[in-house]
Amino acid sequence: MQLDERKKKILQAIIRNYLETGEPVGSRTISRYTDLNLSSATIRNEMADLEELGYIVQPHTSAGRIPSDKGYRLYVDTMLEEKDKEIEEMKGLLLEREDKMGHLLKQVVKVLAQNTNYATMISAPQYHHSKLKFIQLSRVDENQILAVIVIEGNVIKNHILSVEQELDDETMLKLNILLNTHLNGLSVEEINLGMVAALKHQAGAHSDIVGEVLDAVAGAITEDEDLEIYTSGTNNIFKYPELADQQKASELITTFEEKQMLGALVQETLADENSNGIQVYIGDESPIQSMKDCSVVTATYELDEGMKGTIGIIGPKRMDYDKVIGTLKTIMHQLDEMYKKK
Amino acid sequence: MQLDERKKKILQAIIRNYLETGEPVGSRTISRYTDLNLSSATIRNEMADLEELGYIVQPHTSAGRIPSDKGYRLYVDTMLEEKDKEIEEMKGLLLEREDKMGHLLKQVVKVLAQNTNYATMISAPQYHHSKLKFIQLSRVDENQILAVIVIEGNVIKNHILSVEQELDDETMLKLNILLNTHLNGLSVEEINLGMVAALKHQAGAHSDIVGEVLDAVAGAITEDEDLEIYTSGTNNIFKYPELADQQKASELITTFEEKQMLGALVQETLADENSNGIQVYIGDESPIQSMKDCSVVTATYELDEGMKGTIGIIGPKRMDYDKVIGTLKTIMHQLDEMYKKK
DNA sequence: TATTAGCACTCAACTCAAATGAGTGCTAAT
DNA sequence: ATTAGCACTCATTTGAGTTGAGTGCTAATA
Repeated sequence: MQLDERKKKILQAIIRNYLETGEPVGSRTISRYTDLNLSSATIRNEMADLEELGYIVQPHTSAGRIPSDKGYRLYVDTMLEEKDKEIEEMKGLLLEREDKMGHLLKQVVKVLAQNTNYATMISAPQYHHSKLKFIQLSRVDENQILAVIVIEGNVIKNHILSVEQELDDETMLKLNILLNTHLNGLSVEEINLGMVAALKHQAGAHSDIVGEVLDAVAGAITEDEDLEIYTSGTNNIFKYPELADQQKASELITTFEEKQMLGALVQETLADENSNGIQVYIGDESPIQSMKDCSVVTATYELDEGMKGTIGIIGPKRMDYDKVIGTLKTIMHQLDEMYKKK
Repeated sequence: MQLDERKKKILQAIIRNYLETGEPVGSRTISRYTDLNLSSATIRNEMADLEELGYIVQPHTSAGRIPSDKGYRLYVDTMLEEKDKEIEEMKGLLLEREDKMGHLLKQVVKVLAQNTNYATMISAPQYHHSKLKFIQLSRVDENQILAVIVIEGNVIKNHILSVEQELDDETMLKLNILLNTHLNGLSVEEINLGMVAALKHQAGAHSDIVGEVLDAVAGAITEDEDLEIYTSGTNNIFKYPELADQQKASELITTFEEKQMLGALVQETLADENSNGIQVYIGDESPIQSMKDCSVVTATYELDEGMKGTIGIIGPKRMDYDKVIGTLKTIMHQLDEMYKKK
């Protein structure tokens, strides 16, 4: 059996209607709803076909039909085709990641949640293969030294180390020069054991300090373990009865609270190279188990220097895909603007 | 009417039982449950008295009794009296607040949630009247300067500023000396307009840089607007039917997500000076509206140098107060240990 | 051959009344 | 002062009956 034009139209009508109401939709409704001028009986026949083809299902005999995952998938795919796909690129910014980035992302994710009425998440951009840009040791007081480590992309890490006896200015200067001349521009892979040994040797009596600083550098560069993820609008799930029962709500909220769990989504999104920015996971397609009754729309944003992050919107399967994707694009555009301003 | 010893015992038995089951408790149950050897009829009489006194209420005729807020209050107060009140003091630590503190607090709040089965929160310690300890300007590349600002208590702030043309080493050194000699040890109140003008004047051509750095300093010191709060175990509320209905759950979860809302709790807790560490808010006593059906137990922890933060546990009124307070103390002790180790 | 009207059938959801049982208040006996 | 006993209350459970939206099938129609 083929999916002819009329079947497609009926399917679309079913999905549209279900998106609005959240209730199974019957043949009579569709008979009115569309401009096809067909009787409910005819619609019933077509619906039987659509069910056989797997695009819609009946929750129980004598109930209307609701879209299956396959049905949603078809709907989303055709919709995406119609839309223009270019996503505004986000570029160039100087930004102290640690401090301000966090605030900005929190704001973005909140606005997104308010606009869409779904739960939202955003991951801070991750830096890969970053190189050391600059190290600065300073004396904070008698027995504490502050090491400031700046990595490409202006990621800044601070590390305080304690020392036995006070170091004089000259020693500090020497250590600074030693570290910067040898290390600047190197990635963590390039800082090997031999180099560490050589540096320590040159540092003489202060090899322990050099050692500790190098550890901090390694930590700072490879530190993508703590993938920062911000969420908002978790409570929106209560707006959709099909997600609001205790079992599901509890699971979802746990997922949103244990933000690491969302990491899987970020990985999955970033991994999928050939999609141009926006991806849609319907039901079981989602990499996260607790979202098997949801739809998830993700977008990848990219800042300067290959820093990529992920935005995600999690809602019921009968999500307003159209609006969500539009909003995502707008948000990305605005993000871009905001950065440029700074 | 007086609250004699027997009435107290019966009240305590009612509360204990209700804490366990979450169901209204009847006279027959108490008649068995206690070692008073009284018939259910007698208990009924006593219960009638207790109700008149306002310690217990009946959800409806022909149901058992449940404790009123007043009843809980009595229970908690007497329990607190019995317990030893000293809280382990938490002291001395060197810690880069920004980086590691966050991780630690996240861990603490999580452990607490797992141990108690309630929702938990912790606020990062706030710094008041902090003084500037140290400023360091460094050149990151041609037209960017990194300002590192260290405040008492080793709070470190980074700020990147852009400059038109490159500054030579000598200028950098001069600026560093200028800033440090004039500003170190000052609190934000002491950095007044006259001083700013004088510094700018001395900086000559680079007054704009000095201006920006001073802004950053002011921002860093007074920055308690972004009171950091971490939460965990939100989903635990689903374990208590009396909190798990959609309306209440949604409100509570919103509160936990919009962490600023929890700020009221922190303020309230810190404000109450004369309680020695642990406070209990029952029902409407809570400063947060959405928690009117909950009990909230808070504790103040204090680190070196007057840095105070708040830990909070939010659960149903029939919270296991005993255990919660014990756990809170243990956690504080462990926090202490962890700091000492570093 | 495609569409439609009509009808019997299904089944979740609602309604309503009866049954259940945990719990109370009161009274009279101990 | 305590208790046994009993009538009474009322939330909750149960089950039968009703409703109504929706289906599948068949025969008539265009």
